[in-house]
Amino acid sequence: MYDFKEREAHWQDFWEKEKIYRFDPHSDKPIFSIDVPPRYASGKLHIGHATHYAHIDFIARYKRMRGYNVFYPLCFDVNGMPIEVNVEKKYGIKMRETPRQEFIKLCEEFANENIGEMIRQFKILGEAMDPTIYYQTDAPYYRRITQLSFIKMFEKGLVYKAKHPVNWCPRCGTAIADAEIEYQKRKTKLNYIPFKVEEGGEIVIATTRPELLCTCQLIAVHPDDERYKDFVGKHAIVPIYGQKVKIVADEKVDKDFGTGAVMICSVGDKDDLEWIYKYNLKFLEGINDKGEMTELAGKYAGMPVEEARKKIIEDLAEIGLLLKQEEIEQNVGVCWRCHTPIELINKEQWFIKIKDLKEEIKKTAEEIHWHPEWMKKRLYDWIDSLEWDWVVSRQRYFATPIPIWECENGHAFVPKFEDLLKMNRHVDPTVDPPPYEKCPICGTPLHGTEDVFDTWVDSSISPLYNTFWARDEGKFKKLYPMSLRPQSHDIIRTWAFYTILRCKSVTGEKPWEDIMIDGFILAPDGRPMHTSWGNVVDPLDIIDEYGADALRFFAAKCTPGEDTPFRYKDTIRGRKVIIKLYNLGKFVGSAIKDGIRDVPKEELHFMDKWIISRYSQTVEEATNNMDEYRYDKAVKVIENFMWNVFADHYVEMIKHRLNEDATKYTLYNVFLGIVKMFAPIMPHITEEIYQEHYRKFEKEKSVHITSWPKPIFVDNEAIDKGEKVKELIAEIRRWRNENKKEINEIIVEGIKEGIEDIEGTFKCKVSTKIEGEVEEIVSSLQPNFSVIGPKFREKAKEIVEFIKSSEPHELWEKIKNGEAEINGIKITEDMVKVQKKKVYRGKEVAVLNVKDIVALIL
RNA sequence: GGGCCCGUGGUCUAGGUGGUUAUGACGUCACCCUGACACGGUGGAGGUCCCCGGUUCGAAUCCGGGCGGGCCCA
Repeated sequence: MYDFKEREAHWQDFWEKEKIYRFDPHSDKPIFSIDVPPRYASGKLHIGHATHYAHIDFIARYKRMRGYNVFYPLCFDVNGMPIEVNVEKKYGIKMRETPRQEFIKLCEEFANENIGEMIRQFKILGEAMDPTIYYQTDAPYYRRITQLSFIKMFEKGLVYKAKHPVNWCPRCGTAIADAEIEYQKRKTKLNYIPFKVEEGGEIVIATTRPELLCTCQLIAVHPDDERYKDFVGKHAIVPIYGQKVKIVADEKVDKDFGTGAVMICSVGDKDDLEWIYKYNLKFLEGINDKGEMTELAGKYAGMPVEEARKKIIEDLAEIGLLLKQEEIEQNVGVCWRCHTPIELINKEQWFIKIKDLKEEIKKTAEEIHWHPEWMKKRLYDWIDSLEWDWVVSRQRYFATPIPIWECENGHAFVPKFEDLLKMNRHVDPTVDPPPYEKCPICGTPLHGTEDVFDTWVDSSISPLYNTFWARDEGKFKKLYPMSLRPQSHDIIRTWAFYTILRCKSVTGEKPWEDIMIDGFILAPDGRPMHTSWGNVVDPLDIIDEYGADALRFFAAKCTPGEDTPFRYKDTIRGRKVIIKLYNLGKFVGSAIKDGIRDVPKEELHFMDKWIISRYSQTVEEATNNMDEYRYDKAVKVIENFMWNVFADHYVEMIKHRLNEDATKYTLYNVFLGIVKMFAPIMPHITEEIYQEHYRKFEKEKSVHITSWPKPIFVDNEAIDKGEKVKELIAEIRRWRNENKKEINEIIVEGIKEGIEDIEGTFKCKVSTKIEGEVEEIVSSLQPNFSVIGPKFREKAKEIVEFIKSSEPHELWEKIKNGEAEINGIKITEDMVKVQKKKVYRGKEVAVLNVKDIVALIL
């Protein structure tokens, strides 16, 4: 019995010890380089990660077997807020109350502890990453490349500083990217507040954010809204604060929401922002970066937003200006990390220009092969919807420092590219001296920025890091662009987009040839996994119960790009496949234990040629699918061949001639090919079989450094006729099973090949000639739609009806004589499917029909 | 609200350039320990291919609309 727990661990140690997975920088082999997603170093592996990394591993192992020098780095993403938040939690400290360098040190320690565990998890998944081409994004060697590539863009004038509304998390005290906002459904109150109209009357607005009354600058209604026709162009007085604001008509207003009249503030959300630009309003800051109301809010100044809202509602109610409150559900943008509602705040930030580069990025994306193809559209939609440049600064500690020094007059400087290149580490402007003693322009002192980069700035240069950009021109030329970026679809707008942007901008070329986009793994119930829903599946539990190969088998069954619920049944099936392979290995192994000799095609039995041809077709199909990153289709083809063709048929029919050279030769080669094709998907069981039964004859020390199988030959005649023999044997077996009768003799008509294997399978006499009279009766005649349909089109129906309603035997006789016709249309043999019965030696015998073969069972 | 994807027996899924009886897995029932495998073999039961409309001799497949789910975005 195959003890997967013990064996998987055994082979994992073996691979590690034997250094099976290595990129050889000196090799002449073609390179296949994978821009592996650096695993984020904050938490434990979940089933989605396990599946995605399995998919990448399939490709890496496959390409190695195809003769590529595979670049498959082990790497970790180690920057940013999640780790900071974890450290705050772990030590019960606050980042801003801890000395900067001390806090960074704690983050590094925390991450490194996690990395050890994550490397162990990759190992037990059977991942084949090369630990000698390792990186982590917080290391000085990596941060230096982040900074160098930024400097390139800075020198090109793509970096600027501006006061601009940014998404701001008041709790974390930092700007966050659009990509870092999550949307949550929350219940909130819609408040109905009357505004006096200066010219007479009153207009009631509905708002969820009455605390922003202080920054209200405009009232908008829909131009077609009859209720407010007379108010447009007039002025309303803002309650409590008393400022006078104009009432305008704007098509963007939703008539049916609230009262159909909205107040425009600066800045409640992005819609407000649009209006601010459109109507040239001022950026009034009602909320500060701590999430508190500013002086503008008058008596509410200093209060946190939520508190101010509560207070102002109370006050409005007291003076009779709260007409109504209505509970509504709202999508609130929250910080992805701490789930605090984000605010738009006007802040000085560093930006990278991207709006001007839209078309160029699209053009570059066009040069990359997308798998699946339609994922490209998601990138395009994202690019088309971009309205802001990329805010790259973050007011945090644990990330790559922005290498900028500024003088009192706002002149900004970065280190010279060559100087930083020579340094062998990154610079930290909070520690390192400025690149110039004082501002070369105005002579005032230079101060290093305290801002750090958005972590996408780090991860979006992974292809530059991997290919030795700026460090080794020779290696860079060889390695860039990389062969493949594998990633999931949720980060197309971030990781894929920013990587194309950065790499194209710095090198002038696309970062990769191919991109493979993965779907999400959902819970078994088809919903996303949530701890609170109790539907989380832990991959370590799965590995413990079914083994890594079984989990990988599930991974192989996921259609690329699609979201897939986790399926226990696939791991159960995976385990069965493993056991099947193991047992087949025992069987084949015992047959070939003394070795084989090369048997020329002429000496092979007919059914040997058949299985070799079918095998060769399978190899071809599996290869094509793997080349297209369709491991799901490949594994289906391989599995079907292994189980339903090789094991169920070939192996059964050759048991009577196990000691023949032709049999041994065929078993040896076909099964070895099967094992090799399964190797990328299920590396442990295939290694087990290889080592146990093949290693003594084959030169490579591991199945994973053998070469991917090639087709041996495809003999179409052997396939056609062999399939018939196979079907016939299956049919006879079925018949015997159902009827539970002894078979004395089989008479086969219509085929002469493979007779010895039919005899061997049923241990009875098989003759190919019927002696004496056999009466043939056609028992069933069915219309052949695929012939009738296209030929007769609208007349097809009556022909079908005619065939169905005719007596089969009589009609068949007429067809054979060319006499069958309906309304002038002659019915020919190809238009019907025939089933016959035979009477032999005076009694009806069991007759099995397989295509044009008839077998009599005596 | 927008973009993309998906909706197939009890469960999950393949296919989908239109053509006989719709693929496979898991589960289930019956029979069978046939010379590696009972974690196996053979067979059975189980389907309005989400709904409505259109194109067509013919639609799971193409078109339009709707409903439901996922991801991303507003």
